[in-house]
This record gives sequence, structure tokens and C-alpha cells, in this order.
Amino acid sequence: MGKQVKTAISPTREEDYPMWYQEVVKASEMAEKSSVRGCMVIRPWGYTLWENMVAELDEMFKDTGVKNAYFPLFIPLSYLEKEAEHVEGFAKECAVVTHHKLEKGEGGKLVPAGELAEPLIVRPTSETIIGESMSKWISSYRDLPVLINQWANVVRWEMRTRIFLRTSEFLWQEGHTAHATEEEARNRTEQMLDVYTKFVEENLAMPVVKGCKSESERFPGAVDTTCIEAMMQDRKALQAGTSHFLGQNFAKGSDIRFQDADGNEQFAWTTSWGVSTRMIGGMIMTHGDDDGVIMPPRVAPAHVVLIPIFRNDEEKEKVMAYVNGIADELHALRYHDRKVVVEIDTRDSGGARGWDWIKKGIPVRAEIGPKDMEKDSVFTGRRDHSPKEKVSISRADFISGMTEMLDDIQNTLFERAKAFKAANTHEIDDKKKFYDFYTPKKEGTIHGGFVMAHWCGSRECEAKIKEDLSVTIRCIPFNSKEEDGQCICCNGKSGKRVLFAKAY
RNA sequence: CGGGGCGUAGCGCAGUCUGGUAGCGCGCCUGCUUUGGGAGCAGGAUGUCGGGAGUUCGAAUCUCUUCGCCCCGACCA
Repeated sequence: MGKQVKTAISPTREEDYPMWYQEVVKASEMAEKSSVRGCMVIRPWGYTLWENMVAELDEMFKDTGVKNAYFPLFIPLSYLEKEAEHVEGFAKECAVVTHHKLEKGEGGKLVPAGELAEPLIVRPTSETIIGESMSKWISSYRDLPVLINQWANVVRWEMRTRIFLRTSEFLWQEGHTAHATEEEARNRTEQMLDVYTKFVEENLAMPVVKGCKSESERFPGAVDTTCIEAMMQDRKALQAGTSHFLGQNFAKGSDIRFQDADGNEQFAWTTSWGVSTRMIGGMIMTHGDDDGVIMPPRVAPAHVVLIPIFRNDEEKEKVMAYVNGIADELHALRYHDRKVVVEIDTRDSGGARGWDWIKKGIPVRAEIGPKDMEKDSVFTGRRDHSPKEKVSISRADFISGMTEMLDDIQNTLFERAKAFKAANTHEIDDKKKFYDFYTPKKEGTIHGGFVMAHWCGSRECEAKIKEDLSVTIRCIPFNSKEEDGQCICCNGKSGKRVLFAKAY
């Protein structure tokens, strides 16, 4: 028997993955459950991460000509009814405002009074209310395209919630565009999915599969839904972003019409696309280990923590002067257009400080005490390495090599995640093997993964597999090559493989 | 909405079966000693035992009633 390895997070991923996730989030101080049902409090360490993600994405959107705007939180109930499938998809998870004031009732308890003539829903997504504005703004082909994004909170009254992954209220961006032609709208749909792919892979270091949703997984009201799917360490899939081609469905519902160059009246072609705080959950489950979160340096709330070590006031003064000097030099560095952000942990404790930052996932730690000062060096640890692995390096090399080290950590995380995804993605052609693959050998163990298998394209086969195994078609990958095969479910003809997985 | 479980200190729990007036661990506060792998010792603060009603001399404990939350399903970024 090997020696028992102590991990900062208990249970480990292997022991109980869902519980591990909860504990990691809690230990990192990124977010916590609020007393409001299904809603979360995002704490500074989590919110700074979100701000960094927002800043990066916002710039990427603007580089494609998109401009930000803001629309109301409340949507008149009647707007939702403008697109038939849309109502169907969202009606059952809407928070509804029916009153506009409170009055003292029996026993001094406040009760709603002043019923609204028309109830308002709290936006679950804003196609309809933005469509309303677009219909006013657009009358000529010269008004197109309209390229709008809003950063907002939305509410979806989910039955079961999980912090970051599915909360009743979440933060996101929703892009909404209107175009004169189908081709232009389809190009925009693809362009924004590419933006998401680039952002998620380069900044969050999460490899994704790009593809198109099957009919049954499509956004309510969309003609086509494209998405990026990432693999978590329990080998389940997480949809990390979606981009929808809405055809003329919403334009017809919201009456978005324009006159073309020939003087003919036409409906516009629209798109919508979004990513949310869910990406944070995905990032945690992609990189986190049994010691907690691992922040990809590109979006990390802070890059380096300096942990001064001293025995008395005299030593403290010297060490702090040395530490502050290093912090200043680090802070003056640029890492991918951001300052290098440095934390100095002066709390009065021993090793607990180090572990706290490990659990928070800060990329680089450095312990600095009198012994290091003598050698003009620092004692460093990297979050992508074992907590035990710490090395002494010279102060000069530490500073001059910082951005390179951060990039190296970023790359390691991405490569590691790519290797994990590749190792757990399989081509399966035999129905029994497929069913075995998704049947756990022992209850509660991590099993399964991504399977590329043939599918005849029928709703029935898709539903049967979902019914039997809770496995769904995550997407029809764009890079899935044409090849003749037989449907994994019914043996019917298939022209390409699709991506199957259990999903969050 | 179906099936299960839980509400006791900031957090995690014991105590409930068998009624006797509140306990443990962590955290927090104070002091001293510590600090290079999760510090030690000493002292201290914190509870309408989820709410309401009932039984009883006496209720965290028994009865009734209500509210909230969590887990498992269906739904979902």
C-alpha cells in the first residue's frame, strides 16, 4: 500500500466528482450559494475572473464591428408569444412580474398589490425585445447590418441548479444581429462561433469541438444552432457557447422588414449568440485538480502571489522591502496586454497561506524569506505542477522569465486538456460496445466519454439513445468527414459521424 | 410536479428513539510564543434548536400544522 496522499480538496475527483466540484468552488472563494433559491453570490476572486473574460471577449466582438447596447430587464408577456417555438422553449422557466407595489396586509405582512394590466417576464433571453427595437431602426437595406451585443443578467427558473453551471440568474452576453441576406447572416453565425472558439481555447485553455446541433437540441425558434462543446474531467460534455442562425423566424415575429435596392420589401435575416458565467464552471472542471482550481494565466484574477516569511519585526521590515521591490517590478510587466497582477499575502500564519492560494488556483507562488534575500532569489511553485515541487530561482530570472512562465503554464493546461479529450474520444461502430461504453461498471464511477458514431439523422434514434443511456448528440462536428456508415442505433444509412456524450 | 432526506452557533455536525432547560470540531476574538509544507498554548464571545399551535410541572426531543432547503427523476446556457 502506498502512502496516503493528502489533497487540499476532499473528496477527490475520483471519489465523488460532483461533490469535488462544489468543494473546489467553495475553497477557491470564487462564489457561493446565496439565500435566494438557485442564485449565487460571485465573490471578488470569481468576479475579477469574469471581468477579465468580459474585457477580452468585448474587444473581440468590437473588432468584428459589433457595438454594445442595453435593453430592458422586463419583457411584456405578449412579446414572448411572437415566435411560436420560442414560447414553447422558454415559457416554463420564466419568472413573471404581476404586481407593481406592496401593501401591508394581515398581521403587517407585505402583500403584492396593484396588479399589472399585462404581466412582465424577467428576460430569459432578449430576442423578442431587441427584435422590437430593430423593427423600428430598420427600414432600408442601407440600415443593415445591425450588429448589437448586450452584457446582461438573465433569469431562467431551472428546476435544479449548480453554481456557475446552471443558476436561476446568470451573467452573460447576448449578441443580436440583423442582415439583408441569408448568406451574410449565416456568415455572422459562423464568425461569432469562431470568436468563441478562439476565446475559449486561447484564454480558458479549453479545447472544444465545433459543430451544429441536431434538430431536437436546437435553440427554440432557430433554424440552425451551432455550438462549441468541451470535455470536463468526468468526461461529460459542457456546451461552452452557442451561435444561432435564426433565419427570418424572429424577423417575422418582430416585424423586422426593409426595402432592398430594388424597392422590394423583405424580412431581415437575424442571428443571436451567447456565452455565460457557465464558462467559469467549465474552466474549473477542465483544469481543476484535487488541490483546487487552476486558473489559466490569460484570465487569472491575479498571476503571482508573494508570501513573505520572517521571524520578527526587524526581519519583517527587510523582507517586506525586498518583496515590495519585486512586486513593483512584476507589476510593471505586461502579459498579453494586461498588467501582471501581484498579490502579497502578509497574513500571520505558516503554510496555510500557500495552500489557500493553491486552492484559489493562482498560477505562480513565491515564498520569500531571509534565506532567499541572502541569495537574491525566490522560492517558487507553479500551479500546474505538484504543490511539493518548489524551486529556488534568482530574483532577476524570476522577473525576466515571468511572462514566459505564465505562457508556459497556459500552454501546459491547454495541451493537458487536449490530451485528455483525445484520450477519451472514441469511434464506435458496434451498438453493444456503444451501450457498454456508457454503462458504468460500478455505480457512481467516472466512465464514458465522447463517442464519434454514425447516426441516420432520425429523431427517433436520437430519442431512443437518450432514453436508454441519457446520452445525447452534442453536435454534428464541422470537421466530421464524409464517410459511409451505419447508424449506431438502427443500422440505417449514415453519411458522417456525430458527437455523442452525456452532457451538463 | 413525483420519490427520498434535512432544518440545532459563521460553517460542518452530535443530542431527538427513552422529555429535565445546549454540546463537539472548525472558524472567530484576546494574549504570548511561532512562521521555509496546512502553528502551539491559555483565555473568551456567539444559539429566539426553521415558524406556529398543542400535550406536559417541564419540549431541540412527543403530537398536529406550516415554511424553507438539499438529493434523485423530467426540463435546461
